[in-house]
Amino acid sequence: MSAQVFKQVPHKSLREAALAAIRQAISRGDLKPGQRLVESDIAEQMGISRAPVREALRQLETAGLVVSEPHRGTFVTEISANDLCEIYTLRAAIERLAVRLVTEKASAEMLAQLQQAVADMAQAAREGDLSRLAALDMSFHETLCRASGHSRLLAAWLSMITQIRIFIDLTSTLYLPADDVVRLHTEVVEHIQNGRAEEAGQALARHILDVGKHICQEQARIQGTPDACGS
Amino acid sequence: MSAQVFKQVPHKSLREAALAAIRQAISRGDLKPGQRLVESDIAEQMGISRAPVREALRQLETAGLVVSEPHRGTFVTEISANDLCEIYTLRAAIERLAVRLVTEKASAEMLAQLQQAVADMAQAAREGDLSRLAALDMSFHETLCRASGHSRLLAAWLSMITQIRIFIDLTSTLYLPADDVVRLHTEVVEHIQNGRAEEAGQALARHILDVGKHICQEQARIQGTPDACGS
DNA sequence: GGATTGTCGAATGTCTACATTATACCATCA
DNA sequence: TGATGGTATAATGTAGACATTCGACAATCC
Repeated sequence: MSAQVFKQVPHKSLREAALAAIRQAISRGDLKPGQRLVESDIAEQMGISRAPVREALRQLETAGLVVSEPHRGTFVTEISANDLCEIYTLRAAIERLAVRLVTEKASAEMLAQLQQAVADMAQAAREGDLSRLAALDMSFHETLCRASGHSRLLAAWLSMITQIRIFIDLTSTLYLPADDVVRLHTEVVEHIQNGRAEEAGQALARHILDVGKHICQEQARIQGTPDACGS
Repeated sequence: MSAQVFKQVPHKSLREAALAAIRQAISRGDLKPGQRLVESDIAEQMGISRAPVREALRQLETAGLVVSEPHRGTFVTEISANDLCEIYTLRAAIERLAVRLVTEKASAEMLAQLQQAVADMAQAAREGDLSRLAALDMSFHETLCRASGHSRLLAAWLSMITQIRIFIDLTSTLYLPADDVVRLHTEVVEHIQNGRAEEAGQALARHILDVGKHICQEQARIQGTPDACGS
C-alpha cells in the first residue's frame, strides 16, 4: 500500500447536508425556539425532496434540538431555566471527569496548549476584549474535553454546548468579572500541572456551576419563571 | 365534559414500532454486533415500507446503537474494550452526580426505597441467588438516577446501560463477590443518609469503575486486544 | 347563543418507483 | 499469474404520489 497522498473526498449525502443546514440555522438563531419546521418548506428551499429532510429531523430529534409531535409537526426545542440548570450540572460533572483524565495523562504539549490558552485569556482581559475572552474561555473547555481522549465525553459535551447555544450566545457575554475568569482557569491549569486531579476537578466544576447559576437566574428572569436551579 | 370512560388509544406510528422492534432485537441479541441491517429485509419482515425503517435507523444511529456508512449499509455497533472503558468512566461520573443530587434532596421515601433495595440485595446474597442480586444491583442504580430528578442525567444513563447490554448480560453476571456488592451499596446509602454527598459520590464512583475494570479486562481477553482501560 | 357536528385545507405518515453507488465476479491483457 | 478494467447485482439514496390525521372554521341543532 502506497503512502497516503489523497484526502478522502467528502461524501455528503443530501441528508447530511440537510442535517448540517438545519443545525446551523438553529444555532445561528435563524430558527427560533418553539418555531415550527415544515418539512415541505425546508425541502423546497433546499431544492430536495422531503425524505432526506425527514431523516435529518429524526436525527435532530434524538439529539434533542427539535421535538416532534405526531401529525402535528416538529418544533425547535424550547429550553426552560430548569433545562439550563440540568445542562450545567451535567456539564460540570462531565468536565470534572475530563480534567481528571487530562491530569492523569498530562502530556507536555497538552499542558503547553492549555497554558497558552490561559495566557491568551489573560491578554484579552488586559485589553478589555471581553468577547474574545468569552470565546477563549469556551475554547479552553473544548480543548480540555478533546484532550481527555474520551470520545463519548467529547460528544456529550458538544451536544450540551450546542443546546446551550440555542439560547445563549456564549461567545459574546461574560457572566463573571474578566479577572475572575482568568484566575479560575489559571487555578485549574496549575492543579493539572501539579497532578492534583481531584482539586482541579472541583475547581472546574465549581466554576462551571457558578456560571450556570448566573445564566439560569437570568433566564428565569427573562421567562418570568421561578429560578429552578435551586441552591 | 363527560366522565373518563375510554382509554387513550396508543398512537404508535410505524416508525416508532420499527424503532422499538429493532432496538429490542439488538438488546435481545437477535441482532449481533457487526451484523448488517438491510432496510428492505426489515421492512419486508415487518410488512411495511422502507421509509419508516430508515427513519428508525437514523434514530438508532444518533443513539449510537448502529453505525451507518454511506451506500454500504447500517451495522449493529461493535463495542471494543476501549468503548466499554469509556462508557464506564462516563457512567461513574454521571452516577456520582446523581448520588450528590439525591443526597442534597434526600426525601424520606426515597431513602426508604434505597434502603429497601439494599435489604433485598442482602437477602438475595444470603440466599445465594446471584442473578437476582445482579438484577437488584442494576435496579438500585436506576432508582438512584431516577431519584436525582435530572431528566438528562437519566437519559444519558439509560443510553449507556443500553449500549453495555448489547454486549454484556448485566442481569445475570456478577463481577464482584456477593458480600462486597452488598457492602458497597450499604456504604453508599449510609453516606446519603448522613448527608455526606462527596463521600457517597466517591464510594459509588469507585465501585462502578471497579466493576467496569473487571468487565473491560474480560472483554479485552475475549477479543484478544490489549486492555485499553488503563490503570 | 352556545355547543356540537360536519367539512376543508394543510402538513405529516407512508408507499412505490427510480437513480446512484458499492461490491463481487469475470474477462482481458501484460 | 497477477493486475487491470468492465459488468452485473443488490442495497442504499432520493423523488414524487397517495393516505391519514390534525386544526380551524363553518354549518347545524337545541
